[in-house]
Formats: sequence, structure tokens, C-alpha cells
Amino acid sequence: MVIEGENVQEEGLVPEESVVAQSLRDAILERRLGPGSRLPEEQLVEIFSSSRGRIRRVLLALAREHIVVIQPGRGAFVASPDQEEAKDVLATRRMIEVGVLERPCQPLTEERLATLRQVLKEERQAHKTHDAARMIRWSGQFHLELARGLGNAVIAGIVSELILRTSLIIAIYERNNTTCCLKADHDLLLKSIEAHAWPEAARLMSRHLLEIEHNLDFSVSVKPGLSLKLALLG
Amino acid sequence: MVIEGENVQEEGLVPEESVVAQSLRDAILERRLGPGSRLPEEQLVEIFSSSRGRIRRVLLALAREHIVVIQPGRGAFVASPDQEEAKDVLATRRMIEVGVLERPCQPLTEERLATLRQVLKEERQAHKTHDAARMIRWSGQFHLELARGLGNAVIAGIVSELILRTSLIIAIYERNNTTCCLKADHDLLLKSIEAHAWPEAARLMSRHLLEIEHNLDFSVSVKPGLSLKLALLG
DNA sequence: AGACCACATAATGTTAACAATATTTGTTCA
DNA sequence: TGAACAAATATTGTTAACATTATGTGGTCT
Repeated sequence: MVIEGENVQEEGLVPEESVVAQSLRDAILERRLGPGSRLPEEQLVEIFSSSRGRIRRVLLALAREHIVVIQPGRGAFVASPDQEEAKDVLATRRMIEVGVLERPCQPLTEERLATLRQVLKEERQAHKTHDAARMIRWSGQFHLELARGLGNAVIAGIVSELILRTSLIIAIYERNNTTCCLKADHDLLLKSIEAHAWPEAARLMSRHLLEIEHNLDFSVSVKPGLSLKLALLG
Repeated sequence: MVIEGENVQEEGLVPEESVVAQSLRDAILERRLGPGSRLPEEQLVEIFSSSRGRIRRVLLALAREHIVVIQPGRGAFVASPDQEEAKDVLATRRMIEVGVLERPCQPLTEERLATLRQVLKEERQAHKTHDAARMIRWSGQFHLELARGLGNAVIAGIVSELILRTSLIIAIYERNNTTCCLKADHDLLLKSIEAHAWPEAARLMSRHLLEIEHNLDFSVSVKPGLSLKLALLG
């Protein structure tokens, strides 16, 4: 199944740059690229057969999305959100994603509902085959599709960015592979939505996001990541 | 009175670039630069005594904020949000800014409340002296300070961006200088907040933003803007 | 061993020149 | 007059070379 990319808009980037940006976002989302990883321009040029100018534009764009940090004179790194940022990102997601369920900007069409079911199916499939990367990807896609269906394009763009930041946060602070256990949450959520039980759905979403937040352990420090080539090509 | 700039974070830009970016944001916020205005690199280089490389980075950053559009091969222009985007931006603001009042991420400290009062005072002052630019600026600042005080840094960043987009939207679609008439809204809002009457405050905020939306006239077309030098230096 | 310093290496930051492309201007002709 | 074309101009896109700045290495001294 093919669904439009995780991210929604690529303002200011030419198509070739979008591809690079999306590859990096994918690698970050699926945790092949961990927080703090160096992103040397020259290596990225090689990997993507691009030019330094283009790579630099992409890195700036990703810095503006808060998933990359540019340290002047030192280079670009995958971001390592601190505890405060982690809490803020989760709280913001709660505000928006619960808000969208409580007071939708638009009614959920049958078509979008079908997409949601399909996404959930993919998520279950990934879970069954223990494919962690695909699990994360489709889990995020579920949240994004909800924002698309009940919210609007602007909200979807915001949520898309927050999902990526969440992925980094979980990569740093997750307690003990708790992520996988939350699988049932999306099932219940979709059931409530199908039943038009919006208050119940909102409650589930709130609990779902709070649970993620509560499963974070802010006492841990850093974790090493893969090498660039392995992360982006392997 | 001095309050930190409208925008919150300048990830990936060096200070000199931030200054240019903020100048352009200011010009757009205060409607000295209108939707559709051309932004030729060479002129910006002259005006800000900067280099093309820097200007280009700034333009990309602003494109990512949806207040500038880069047309490949043609250059950068101040964005002209269409009707759909206008409705989405206002709906998103409603969702977030009402949400922040209904379920604050943090209690409003006395210090922040004082700032809000001060901002409102400036707003009234600007209104009394018929200083349109300052009116817009402080009006936006009021919304931003609310997001800072009741939300968090992430929410404030989002709201900050949405305020700028709203300024462009109003510049295009405002019916008949209705903006100035909404002055009393912020007064009432602050009164409700001071009385801890959150549901009432939320209702007022919702009405306030809906009113802005309803005062838009989507039948109008474009309006000309000032010259670059006049807008940015005058 | 460990702190310190100088050098070598590698990475990023910057610039200027050139190439490619739009836009404007000017001319011709119907 | 105004439509159509062509040349001139102006603007953006791209690259490569260079300057600047970090990083790593090796050696010396205490």
C-alpha cells in the first residue's frame, strides 16, 4: 500500500532536495539515525549523489523542523531534544490531536476512514512480523491520517513535524521497549471513531499520548547510532 | 517597553541572518510588505548589507514558515495564501488558542499576567494614536504571550508562525478596515483570564477568531504593496 | 600517566565568477 | 494601436576554489 509521504509540504525545496530531506526524515523516524548523529556534508553529497549546496539547503530545512541542529563551525547533527522539549512536544500533540477529535474541522469522510483502516492493517502486519521500522512508520501514519481527516492541511503539517520529534524523543528516553506494547491503542481508537463516540475517542487519544509520555525515563543519557551509510542506504 | 521578538526560535540561522529574517517578518506582520511582493536577492543584499548566500538562506527559512514562496527560476515573493489556506490557518489558531485556554499546559504566573497587561496597554496606546503598524504588532504579541503563558515553547512557536500567516491573510481579504474595531476583544479576554473564568475566556477567544474569519471577503483580488526599500528602511 | 602545546588533517563557511533562465525593452509588421 | 518577435538586460542557479575554523595526532615536559 502506498500513501503520500509522512511529511506534507516541501516549500522552498526543489524536488531533488525533497527526496534527500525525506530520506533523512525516514531514517530519523525509523530510528536508523539516532539523536546526536553527525551529518557531514561531504558524506551526504556522496550518498545522495548531490551537491554541497543542495545538502546545505536540506540541512537548514530540517533544522527549521527541529530534527536537526546546526552548530556553526561544527556541522549538522540529528537533534537531541532535552527533557523540557520532550514534555512540550508531547503536551502539544495532546492539545492538538485531542482537540481534533473533540472538535473536528471537517467530518471524517468514508474514504479517509478506509485509509485509516488500511493503515491500521499495515501496522498490525508490521507488528506480527516484528518489523520495528515499519511499525513506527505506520503508527505515525495513523496519527497523521487522523489529523488529515479531522483537521486540515495546516494541522496535518504541524502534526507531521511533531511526530518526527516524538520519534527522536522516544529514541532517547524510552524505558524498555514499551513502544510495541501500545499496539492495541490504535485499534480501540479507530473503533471509537467508527462508532462516532468522539468523547471516548478523545479520552483514548489523551491517554495514549500520556502513556507514551509516562513511559519516558529521563534519567538515561545517550545511545549510539548507526553509521551514516548503513542508516541511509542499508 | 521591550519584549522578546515576535518569533521564538531561529534554528539553523546565524545571528546576522536572524536579524534579516526578523526584519522581513516585521515588515510582513505590519503590512509594509504586502502579499505577492517580489523579494529580489540583490536588493535585499544592498538593504541589509549582507551577502547573497545569507539572503538565500533567510528566504528559504521564511519559505518554510509559509510567509514567502520561492518560485524556482523566478525568485522569492511574499506569500499570498489562498482561501483554503486562510480558512485552515484560522481554524488551526482556533483549535490551539482555545485549547490553551480550556486546558492550559501550565498555570499563568503573575509575572506573565503582568506582561499581558502591559501588552494590552501598548495596544490601547497604539489604537489611540492611530498607529496601525504598532496596533497589529501588539495585537499579535497579545496572542503570542497568551500561548507562552498558558501553553509552552512549542505551542508558542506554532502560534507565532500562524500569527504571521494571519497577517498576510487579513492583508489580502479584509473587508473594510474591520481590524481596528476588534480592539475591545482583548480587553474582555484579559478580564476573563484575570477572573480565572476559563470557559468564558475560551468562548471569547473562539468568537474573536471566528469574527476575524467572518470579516474576510474572499471575493477581492490582490492589492499592491510598497517598494522594498520603503517597506524595509522607511 | 596526564596535562599541555604545536602541527597536520579534515570539515565547514564564504566568495566570486559563470551558466542558465526570466523579464523587459525595443522593433517590426499587420 | 497592438500583437509578435528578437535582442538586451536583469535575476536566479550552480560550481569550484579558497579562507576559516574545528578536530585529531603526536610529542614534550612535569
